[in-house]
Amino acid sequence: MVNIRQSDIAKELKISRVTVSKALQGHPDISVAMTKKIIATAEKMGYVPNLIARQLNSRRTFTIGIVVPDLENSFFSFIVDSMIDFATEQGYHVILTVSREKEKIERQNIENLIGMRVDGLLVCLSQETTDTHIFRQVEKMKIPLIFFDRTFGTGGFPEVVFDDKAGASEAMRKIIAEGYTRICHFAGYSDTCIGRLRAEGFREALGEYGIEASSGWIIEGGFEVRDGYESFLKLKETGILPEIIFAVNDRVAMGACKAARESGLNIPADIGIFGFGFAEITDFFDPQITIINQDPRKMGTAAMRLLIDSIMKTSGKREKKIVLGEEFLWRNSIKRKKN
Amino acid sequence: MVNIRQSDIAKELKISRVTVSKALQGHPDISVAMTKKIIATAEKMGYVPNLIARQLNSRRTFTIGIVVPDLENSFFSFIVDSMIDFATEQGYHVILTVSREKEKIERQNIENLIGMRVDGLLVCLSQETTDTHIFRQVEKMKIPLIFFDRTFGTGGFPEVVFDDKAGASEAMRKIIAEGYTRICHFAGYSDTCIGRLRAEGFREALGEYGIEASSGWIIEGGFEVRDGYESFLKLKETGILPEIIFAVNDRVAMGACKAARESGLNIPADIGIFGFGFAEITDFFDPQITIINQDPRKMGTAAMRLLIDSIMKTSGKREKKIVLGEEFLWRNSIKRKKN
DNA sequence: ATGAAAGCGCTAACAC
DNA sequence: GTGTTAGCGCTTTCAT
Repeated sequence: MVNIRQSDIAKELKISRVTVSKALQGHPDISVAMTKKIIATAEKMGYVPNLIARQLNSRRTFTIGIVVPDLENSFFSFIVDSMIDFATEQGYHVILTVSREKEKIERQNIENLIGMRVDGLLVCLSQETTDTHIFRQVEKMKIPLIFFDRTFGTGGFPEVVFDDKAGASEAMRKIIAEGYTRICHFAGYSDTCIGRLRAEGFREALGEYGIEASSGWIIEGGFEVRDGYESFLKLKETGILPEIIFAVNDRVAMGACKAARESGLNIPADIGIFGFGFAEITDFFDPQITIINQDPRKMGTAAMRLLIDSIMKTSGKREKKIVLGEEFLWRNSIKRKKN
Repeated sequence: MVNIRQSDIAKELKISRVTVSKALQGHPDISVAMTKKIIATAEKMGYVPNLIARQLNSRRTFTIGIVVPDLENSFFSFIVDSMIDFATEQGYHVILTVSREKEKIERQNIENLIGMRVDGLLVCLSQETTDTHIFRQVEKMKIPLIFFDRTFGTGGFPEVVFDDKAGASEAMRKIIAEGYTRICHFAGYSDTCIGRLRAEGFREALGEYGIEASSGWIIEGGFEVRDGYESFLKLKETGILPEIIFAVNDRVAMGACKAARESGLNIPADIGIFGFGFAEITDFFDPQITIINQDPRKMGTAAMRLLIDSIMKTSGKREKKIVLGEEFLWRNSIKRKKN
């Protein structure tokens, strides 16, 4: 036989299927002897409980649905890894979907996930997403949902995010305290939360110290290696180089490093570079880049924990926001003046 | 109401639930007008089909279970990404589990997955795994399973792997043809398939050209950055440096680069380095490392395709092995002598 | 064209 | 202690 059911065990033992069900759950109704016997034959017959059937009438699947924009980005794969870690530990399965940064695929994924009756949803919005319709549907179905990293920014759902602005301004203060004043920012696009907030932190810190940011020293670009490379070329054209480049993320920082070196500059002797990032990815790179460390595992675990919490207590208050702090890591890409 | 069922729609329209079910499937039994009406009210009431219920009596879940050792390794996250890509395209969900290289967790994951009645299984074995018991259970339950990257090496299940030995020997031939003869190998552990096969390829190519491999020039170590670093230090102690280091993988190559540089050597002028790896991860590194490129997406897609194929045709022959070729990519870490 | 009945594998409520 | 009954939401015969 291929798929053994409880009723097969019952037939084998000439008892009722309910007895089998109870014994398998360790229900006190059933005598120890009987329970042992049932478990033994279940084992022997290669019985594997059908979770689908169990889910159907318990209305609980112990399954979490995750939506990420892209798993090739190691920031996300680290997040997912830590989410699965925590979920597994708590007895939940994870159905993982990828939106490829497309709103339409994202919506489709969420529809599938609620069709699968996941107990909860963890989503990092695609860059395109503006329509909140599907999320109101989720709300109506009372499926707990947590946004992480990227959110609508309008509240309404619990979320777990990093403190971009504070991270940027804090880091800037440290850099300035070190004695640097000529600092330039390779910003992301200002129509993204991340790009905007990080640039704000940059400006705020400069303002506090009364440092004038030359207008040419905020260079908008994308978030990829090539964008950092190109931004550096633009910067060079202005003729005046800063002491420090603050990159919007690690990939941009690496691109900037590459271009700087190709221009004959030594890092950190001639120019220093730092940016948002996370430790593991920049470990391989030479020089190791000074970063405002956003630990993806911290985010993944926090989000999964928050979700499972709100699955447990049905009446938990819906709106909660967790803001994760980051840690500034001095590394080789910036020369310490004092110490 | 929170969870709309077909019977709710039926009640609303004062018709039978069966009519609703059929209409929702576009069954020809139901008139076009009725069908339209039903679909409209379903939409209006926020009906989302319960896939769990559907799965229960169709005995099909359209779900694939994946087991990987570690998602922080970007080789695996790229594989998973491509698997999800292909699965989604074909209308399958993916439940992702991580074994953390532990046999026990791996077994637990597989048990859960078959409990969820996945339609098929894709597994990359943990380093520890030796017990085949759970896999025989899978076989007995007639759940299609494909091993990828790491296998028992004993056949019995279909598998998708890279051609390690041929990749190594091919690459060595190219290096030798370039005029290099003093080549050393930073091998992985010889009790792993990967370590053994790559070293075999190394020796084979040297043998073909009648080059004697100094016994000290195969240095066994692990598969991580620090292992490459340490192997280089050991190599240096021998007093004689080779022209080329062939690293068992990209991480080891990076570690070797680091150590070489710290010893005052220039790459590629003083010493060349290459190894197995994949393009994206080594892109960031400076110098870009010459690699025997094992494209993880190729592996992920091939494995998922093979699995879905064998899910479709119930009686497909069980044993199939796909061996993926790799491509040799000349990059900055080796000086071309000829050209 | 529409509906009634049965069942997917399991569990909870209630008898015996 | 053990068994009977009913039902989770859906689909699939088979009647009407």
